[in-house]
Amino acid sequence: MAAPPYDPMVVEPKWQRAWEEAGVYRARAAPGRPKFYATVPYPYVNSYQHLGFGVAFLRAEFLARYKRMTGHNVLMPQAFHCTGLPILGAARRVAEGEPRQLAILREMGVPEEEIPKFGDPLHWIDVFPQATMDDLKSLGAAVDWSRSFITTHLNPPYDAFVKWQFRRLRDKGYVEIGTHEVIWCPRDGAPIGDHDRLEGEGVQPVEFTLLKFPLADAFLVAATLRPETVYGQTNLWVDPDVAYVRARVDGEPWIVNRLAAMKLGEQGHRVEVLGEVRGRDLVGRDVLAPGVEQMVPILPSKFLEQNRGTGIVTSVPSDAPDDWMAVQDLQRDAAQIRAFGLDAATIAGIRPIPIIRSEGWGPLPAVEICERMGIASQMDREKLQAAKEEIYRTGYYTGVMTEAAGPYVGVRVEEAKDRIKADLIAAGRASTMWEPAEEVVCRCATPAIVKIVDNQWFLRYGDPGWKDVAHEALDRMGLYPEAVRKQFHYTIDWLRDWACAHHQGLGTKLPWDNHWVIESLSDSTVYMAYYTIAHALQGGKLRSDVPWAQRLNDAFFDYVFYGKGDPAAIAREVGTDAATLEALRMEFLYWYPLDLRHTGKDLVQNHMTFCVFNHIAMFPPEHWPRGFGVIGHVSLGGEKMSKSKGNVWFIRAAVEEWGADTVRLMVANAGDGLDDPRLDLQFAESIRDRIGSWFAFATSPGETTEQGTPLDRWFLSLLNRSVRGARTAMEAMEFRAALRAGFFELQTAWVWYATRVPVPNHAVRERFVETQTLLLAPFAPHVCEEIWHRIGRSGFVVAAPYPEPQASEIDPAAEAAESFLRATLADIREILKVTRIAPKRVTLFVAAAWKREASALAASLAKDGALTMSAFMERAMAVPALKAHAGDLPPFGKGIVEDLSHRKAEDLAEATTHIPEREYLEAARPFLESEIGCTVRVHAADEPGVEDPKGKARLAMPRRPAIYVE
RNA sequence: GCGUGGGUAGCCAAGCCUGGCCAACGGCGCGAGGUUUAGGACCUCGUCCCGCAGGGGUUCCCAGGUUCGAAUCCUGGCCCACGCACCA
Repeated sequence: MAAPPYDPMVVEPKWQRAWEEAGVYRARAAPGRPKFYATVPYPYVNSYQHLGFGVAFLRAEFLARYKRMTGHNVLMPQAFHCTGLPILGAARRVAEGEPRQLAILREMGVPEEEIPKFGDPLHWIDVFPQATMDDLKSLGAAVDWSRSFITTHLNPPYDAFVKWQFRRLRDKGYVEIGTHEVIWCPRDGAPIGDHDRLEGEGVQPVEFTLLKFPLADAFLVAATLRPETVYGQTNLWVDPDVAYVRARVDGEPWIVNRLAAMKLGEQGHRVEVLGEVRGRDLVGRDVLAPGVEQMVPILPSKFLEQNRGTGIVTSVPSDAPDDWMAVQDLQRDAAQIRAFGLDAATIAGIRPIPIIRSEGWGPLPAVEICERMGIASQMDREKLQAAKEEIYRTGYYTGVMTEAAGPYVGVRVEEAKDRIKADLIAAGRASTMWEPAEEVVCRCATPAIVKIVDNQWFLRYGDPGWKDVAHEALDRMGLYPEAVRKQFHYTIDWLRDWACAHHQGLGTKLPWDNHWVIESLSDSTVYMAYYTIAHALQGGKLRSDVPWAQRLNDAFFDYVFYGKGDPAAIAREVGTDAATLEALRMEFLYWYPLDLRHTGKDLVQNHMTFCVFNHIAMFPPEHWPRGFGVIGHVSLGGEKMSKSKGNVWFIRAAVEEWGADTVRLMVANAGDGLDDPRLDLQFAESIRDRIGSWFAFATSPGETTEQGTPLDRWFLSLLNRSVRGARTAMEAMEFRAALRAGFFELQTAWVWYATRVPVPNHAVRERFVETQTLLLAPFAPHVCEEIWHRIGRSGFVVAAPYPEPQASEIDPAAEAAESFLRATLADIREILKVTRIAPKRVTLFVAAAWKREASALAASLAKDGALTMSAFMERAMAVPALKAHAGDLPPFGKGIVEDLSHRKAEDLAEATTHIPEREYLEAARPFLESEIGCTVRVHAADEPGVEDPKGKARLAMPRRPAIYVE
């Protein structure tokens, strides 16, 4: 009677079709009915989606499915994010035939002949949103696809929505124009996005401090990233062979190199180049060094980077290995000293000045590390670079300024750096200049510089008033897990103004300035509101072709989201009818606010927090989000899943290999909270098999009886505990716990029941199958649906009511009795193990009546909180049946008082539940005998005439029968 | 450095908020037995140390402390992971 094995590859698509045809997940407003609205941030669609997104998605979906089963009208939509730079860059790289980009496509399984098409960014947008949709469907996603869409101008109604959003934000003063530093190509005259760089992907601008050294008629200007080291300056370096320029910068005469003069001009300074001055002519003169306030000599060096800074560098041999080496090289080079006419005694007298004390370092870290690494001269560029980094890292975090730093003595480097810089600037002794943090080269092969643009638009997240409300909004939200709350509050405080528009990239143009495109973290903050009306605007297409939805204006959104204006007039303007508008308004009011938004923890510090900020800016408090859920980084086989690590697992590959239900269960089991969820392939294997056997069990009749069994109440009690545990865990989004309570524990209970009972009761088995199927349905909807129909239930299991725990069926007495039996069995086994006796017969002695009576007395005293040894003895001696055992009473009482006096009330009730020990053991005799493999006898310890050669019977305690093994 | 989370038996991982039913749930791995088998899967028992009677000993990163009692509370220390942005 072998049932056909369960085949997910056949069953899963079948139900996916059935659900879609029946529109089970299609959600429309139903005023009066409780609703639940869950979303996951739309994924960026430059690839097939991997399980990182899958995990974030499924966790939200598990809860959404659970809510559907607990009577909610559930909305879970899913859109696709196309805004930004990566698709453009990738398409361009394909068009140019870049091997790495082509390899990425091949690895995704794109056929060779399809690859050229990906040279067009629009092709990516044709392929990946659709593919993601297919992948999610194959996972069994419970999504209302009628509300799906893509972002950017390619989808006009969404484009109009974002424009509306930005106009409103600007009206309310949340958008502001300011200056901003960008990586810039001087030849193209344009910013260089990541995808336009030959070198330097991800590199950001950094700010140098420019130190001004007064020299007769001008300032020599040196650039440094370490302004706190000004107190250790011993000299200045120039390259004797470089022609520097004299320039008027903001009215001051400066000497810098030619490139620096150009850069300063791009950074908001007025620069006029007046003439040249050779480095050689500067060497040997003395200048006043800011900070140390001493005259220091200008000395020659051949290793000054002329593409960075000003080509002039100050020398701090105590903390800069380069400088220490250069000083020593010069000190050893008498010819050089003569050639430049330098004063030998001055050169020889240069000594590093200790200025920073840091952990694990002596007073002169540069000297120390050069010795340790065996660096011999300034020619040793590679080692010097490593040395510099090592010193800087520890110095920055742990360093403290010494007495040499005058007013800054005792200040931590991290803080001194900014203070010294600011003070020098305030005193007119310094200025600033931006450079890319590392070398950046434009596609046109030109090295990049930093330009300060003065018309950058910002969202004012740095605004204290806005932050205050954001904190407030957050405090009203439910967070899963609660532990992320601090992280969110911290992020709100830490956030500064955000450059919300770019020169390039796909997206929506800034409505009041179409040179700018709204960047991708800014066009995605309140679109959950758009979902509520998207079904009408999109017409079922990712790129809307609904005629009237191509012409949406602000009045339309003002009405739908704010209820402002006259629907009839607006409808006329837009080209639809008032009823449609009113219906959309109703959808919005019904679904909003959002109940849950769920994502990986990496979005906490940007997207999720932006979402809060923008909601409070755009909507009244009743429409602010109600709940956020966060999960850690997914790892597979102990390694983080990320594209850079190369261990991505695409959803499609996972489903193909394991089937949707197994993947879903693997995700549910991967772990909750902020810990990184781990996808465990061993678990996948075992759960796949368990699904198969569960299916076989559930769909086969099995041998049952109409007769009640002694274990029925026990099993139903545990079943209800499972239900209760599963519900609690589901509500808390603790899916691993839910799976345990709702599946593993229930299964274990059944196995015990089936072992204890010769033939299971029919109704109990049916109850088990039905309950188990329902509890499992949010995780493994396909197999559950198949079972549901095979056992003759109607409707879809995915929309059936989730089981309710029946308090009346929870039976502590039945549980206590069975625990007693199991403990007894464990004791017998323990004895057999220790004694290594092959048992011929086991005799169990249940405690004598007086002991049971005494322990009941103790229990009742304990319940009143009055259990002490003396109280117990006093009361016991008043009972004739106990007084008769006056001699045995004290030692017995001592143990029992000890045990009961510290218990909590609820535990006490359980520990003192009456168990008919003798009858229970007697009834379980056949079971015990088959477990132990010999005959078992049950007696009472005070039963006369029972043979007890070892005198075991008197050891019997209530709940702890004496055991005699032969 | 700042912020957050965490360190539990061979591994993964509950418990910690609300101290005592905790030698500490569960899973994997490992060992023994059963059943079936081509392989596998499944079931039962065991898996810190000692113990020929259900017991004892020593444990929950380290060191102190509070308490009749601590994996759980407090103090200090060590270690690990993630984030530190204008980018999806």
